[in-house]
Amino acid sequence: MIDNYLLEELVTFAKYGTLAATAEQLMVTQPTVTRGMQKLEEELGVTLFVRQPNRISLSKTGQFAAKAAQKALDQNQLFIDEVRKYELNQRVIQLGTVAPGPRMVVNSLRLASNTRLEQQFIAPEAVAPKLLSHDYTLIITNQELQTEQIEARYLGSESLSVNLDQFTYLANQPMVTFKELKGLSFIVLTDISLWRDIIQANIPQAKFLYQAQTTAFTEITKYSNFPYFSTNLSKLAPENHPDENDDRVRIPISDPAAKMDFYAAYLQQNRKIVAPLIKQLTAAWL
Amino acid sequence: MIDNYLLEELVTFAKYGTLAATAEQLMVTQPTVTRGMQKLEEELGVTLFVRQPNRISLSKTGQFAAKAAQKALDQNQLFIDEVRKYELNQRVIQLGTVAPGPRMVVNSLRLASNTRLEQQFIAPEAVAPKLLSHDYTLIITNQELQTEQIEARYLGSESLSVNLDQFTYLANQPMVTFKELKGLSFIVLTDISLWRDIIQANIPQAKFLYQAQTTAFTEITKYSNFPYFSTNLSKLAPENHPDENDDRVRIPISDPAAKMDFYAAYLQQNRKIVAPLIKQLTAAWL
DNA sequence: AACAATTACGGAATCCGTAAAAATT
DNA sequence: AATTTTTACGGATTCCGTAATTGTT
Repeated sequence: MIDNYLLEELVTFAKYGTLAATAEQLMVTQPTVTRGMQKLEEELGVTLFVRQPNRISLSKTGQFAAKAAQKALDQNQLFIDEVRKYELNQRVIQLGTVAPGPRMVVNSLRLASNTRLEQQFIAPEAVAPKLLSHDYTLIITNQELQTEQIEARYLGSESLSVNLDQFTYLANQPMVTFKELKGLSFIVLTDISLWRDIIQANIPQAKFLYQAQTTAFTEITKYSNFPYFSTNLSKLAPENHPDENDDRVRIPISDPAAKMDFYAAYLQQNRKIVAPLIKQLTAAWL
Repeated sequence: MIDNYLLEELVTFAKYGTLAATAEQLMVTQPTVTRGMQKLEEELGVTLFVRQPNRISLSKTGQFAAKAAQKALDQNQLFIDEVRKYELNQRVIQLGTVAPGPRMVVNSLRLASNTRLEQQFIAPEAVAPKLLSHDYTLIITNQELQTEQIEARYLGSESLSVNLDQFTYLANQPMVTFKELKGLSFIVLTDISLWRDIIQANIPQAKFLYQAQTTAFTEITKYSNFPYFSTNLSKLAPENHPDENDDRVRIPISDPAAKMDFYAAYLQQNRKIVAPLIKQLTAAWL
C-alpha cells in the first residue's frame, strides 16, 4: 500500500517537470519531494526516474506510473465525494422532478425541513442513474421504474387541456383531440419539459411560440387570443396563468398521449426515509 | 485526500465487526483503530459509526463507505501491480504464442537472456488484452492485429500435412484434401490449440484419438497404423515425432484452411525492444 | 468477572525544513 | 552566477503502544 501523497507528488512532477516546480506547487520544499520520489521508487522496487547530476526526468515506466497514480488518486477522491453525498442523502431528502406538473404539486406543499427540492428537471433516462449515484433520494417521474434496487409508487396523473378563445368553433365542444388543433399557433412556456415533445409530435402543422419568461408568457396570453395549454395541476401555480379576465375556455384533450401518470421513484433502501413525503404527495395530488 | 491505512481499518472493521478483532487482524492495538476511525470520520466530516458505551457498529453510511473504501484500496493495489508489471515488461520480454508451431520455432532459438517464453497458449481473442495489460511484450498469433496501439509483423506460415500408412491409396498422391480424409481415425496430441478446431471442422466423420502425453502419442504412433498430423515446423521438435522406422508417408493438405500465417504482435511503444527478437524469429522460420 | 471502547500519557519513529554540497547550464 | 538535485542535520509533528478509565454483558 502506497501513501497517496507520494502519488500526488508523482502526478504533479509529471505535470511540471522539475522537483522544484513540483515542490512549489505542493507548497513544500524540494528536499521533501526528492525524498518522496526516492521512497516511492523504493517501495515499488522500480526505477521511475532517469537521474543526471542536475536533471531528473521520468523514465518510460515513470510516465506510465504517473498515469496509473492519477487513477488511484481519482478513486480516493471519489471515495470522499461519494461517502459525503451518501451521508447527505441520509440526512436530507434530495427531491427532483422530470416535469413542471409534479413540481407544482411539490411547491404547494409545506415541505419538511429535511427535504430539499431541486429546481431543474431531470431527463427520464437519467432518473435511475441519479438515484443509484445518490444524487437524488426521490424523483417524481413518468415511468414506473422497477429494478433490482429501485422501486416506484404511483402518485397521480396530469391531463393536458387547451385554453381556447370562447368564440372559436372548438371552444363549444366538451373535448378536443390533438388533430383538431391542427395548424393553430400556441403560446407556450419553454420550460414544460416532457409536454413539449408530446404537443410537437401530435399536433400537425402547429406553431409554438415558446416563452422563456413567465412574465412574458402571462402578458402575451393576456393581451392576445393565442390558445395556451394548462393541466389539472396548473391551478397549483396560479401565478403562471391569467385567470382573471381570461375569456378563454378550458377544453380537455381526449388523446391518451395527453394524460401522463407520475410515480415516485427511489432506492428501496430509502423506503422508510421517503415514506412520509410520498404520503404527503399522494394526499396533495389533485 | 485520505490515508489508505484508515481505509484499510474501515474495510477490516466491516469484515470483523469489532475494533478488537480489527486491531488483531491488522496487528496493531485497539487504541490505534479507535483513533483511526475517529480520524476518518473527522476528515470526512461524516459519522460512520453508531456508538454505544460498549459497542460500536457501522451506520448505513459507514457500510456504504466500507464498500467504497475497498474500491479505493483496490485501485491503489492495482497501481502497484501495474507499475511493477510494466517495469518488468521493459526489462524482460514476455513472449507468448497462440499455437505449438510458433512455440517450436521459439524453442529452436537461443533466446537472449532478457527474453522469457511463457509455455501456455494464449487464445487469439486474448492477444490484444494481454498486450494492452502488459502481461506480454510480444505474442506470436495467427491474426494480423493492427490497432491504435498494437502492430503486427508477418513472421512465416505453418502448413498442415498428414502422415499416412504407405500402403493406403491416398499415400500415393502428391497432396490430399480434408474431404478425402473423411471417416479416418487420427492419433492427435491434445495440446495443438488452433489446429484442433480446424481438423474437427473440416474432416467429415473423422475420429480423433487425443493424447495428452507426448510419450503416449509417440508410442501409439510407433506401434499402430493410425495417421497423424505434422507441419513444416514439426521437424523443429523432433522429439514429438517418430521419424525412425516410421513407414508413413507425409502428404501435404491442399485446403487453404490447412495453412496458417503467423505474426508477431506487440505494442508500438515496445517496437525497439522487440525488434532484435523479431529479426531472429524471421530468420529461424523455415 | 470479562469484555469492548475510549482516554491519557510517554516514547519512538517519521517527516519536514534549513543549510550545505555537488554538478550543470 | 543561477538552477537543480541530493545529502546532512535538528526540530517538530505524528503515530503507536502501554496503562488506566468507563460502562456493559
